[in-house]
Amino acid sequence: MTAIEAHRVAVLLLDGVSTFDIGVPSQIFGAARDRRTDAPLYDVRVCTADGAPVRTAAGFTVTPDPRSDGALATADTVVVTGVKGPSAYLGPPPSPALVHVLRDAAAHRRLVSLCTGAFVLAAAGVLDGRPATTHWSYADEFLARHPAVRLDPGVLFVDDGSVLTSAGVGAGIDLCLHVVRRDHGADVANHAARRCVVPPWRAGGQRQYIERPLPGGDSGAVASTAATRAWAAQRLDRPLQLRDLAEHSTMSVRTFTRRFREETGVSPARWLAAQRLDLARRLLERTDLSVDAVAGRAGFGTATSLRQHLHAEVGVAPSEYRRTFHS
DNA sequence: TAGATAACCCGCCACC
DNA sequence: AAGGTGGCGGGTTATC
Repeated sequence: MTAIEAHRVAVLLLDGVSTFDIGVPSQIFGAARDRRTDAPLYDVRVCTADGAPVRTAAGFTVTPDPRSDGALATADTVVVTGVKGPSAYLGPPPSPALVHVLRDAAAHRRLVSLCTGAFVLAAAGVLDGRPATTHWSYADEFLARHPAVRLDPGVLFVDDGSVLTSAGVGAGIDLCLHVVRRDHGADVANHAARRCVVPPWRAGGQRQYIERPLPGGDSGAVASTAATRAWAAQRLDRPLQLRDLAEHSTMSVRTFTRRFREETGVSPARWLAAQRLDLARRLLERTDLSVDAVAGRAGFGTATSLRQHLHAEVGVAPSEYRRTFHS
């Protein structure tokens, strides 16, 4: 076995590309290094569909990497960046050649989209029947145009195996870190995050959820589990069962579970675990409480349980987490 | 580390 | 007729 071959990443820029998205894959994948040798683990090439320069959303022009010839067709991972403005999702559909490349990547390699890049994937038909996400403010339009896609606008990113999509801007960082983590483990991903001065803790987990950011006004219904969430957040140190939460909201367990999921995008237990982990992290960062005490305050039954959750999320033990982030 | 036990999750469906 | 509700079953996941 000779030198480790770097995983090849082709970043596709389309006309009107969001300037933020241009840098994200290069930064994150570029920061992923072998822990022993510091050798780069990814070989990132910035491409355009036809090799010609493209104009960015900000108006300046970007020339693709001269080494990018053929990279789209051969890269292990193809990243489709977001496009600002209507060109990608209202303009002409992707060329047959591009459709072929995207389908091939989805089927035999790996296909990643950032932000509105999901529109391009959908137009190429690779998202039909798959779970996916995109920038939340385009969710309605996306669903109207691509009803066969199982769009979930309430998540930061969706990992569907060989096809991965992310929500707006910052979520692209999370997705790239997630990919690094999947390929090389939490340790490498954490170091890449640190190198980029990005919080590594959003890099963990299989799927990342956020409070559903859909604009208000839909049917005027107030989130009916919000009060219970606020109530629960004040008593994380105590045991809280689904039954208790449902009781507080004066709903049956079944209805509460259903509404909670609709409103937050996560199940109650997952939400609760995330809240507890947040609290535990703050306590590790800001206090000198023992790990046992932190576990107790955050409502984890045992320190072992806290260790498991923290490890799943960030990839490190409580003591190491504290060593890194205690101020 | 492993396994018993408990809790959760969600499709299904009858019932307002 | 249509839509919300909530009990149930049992596969999945968490806990100790």
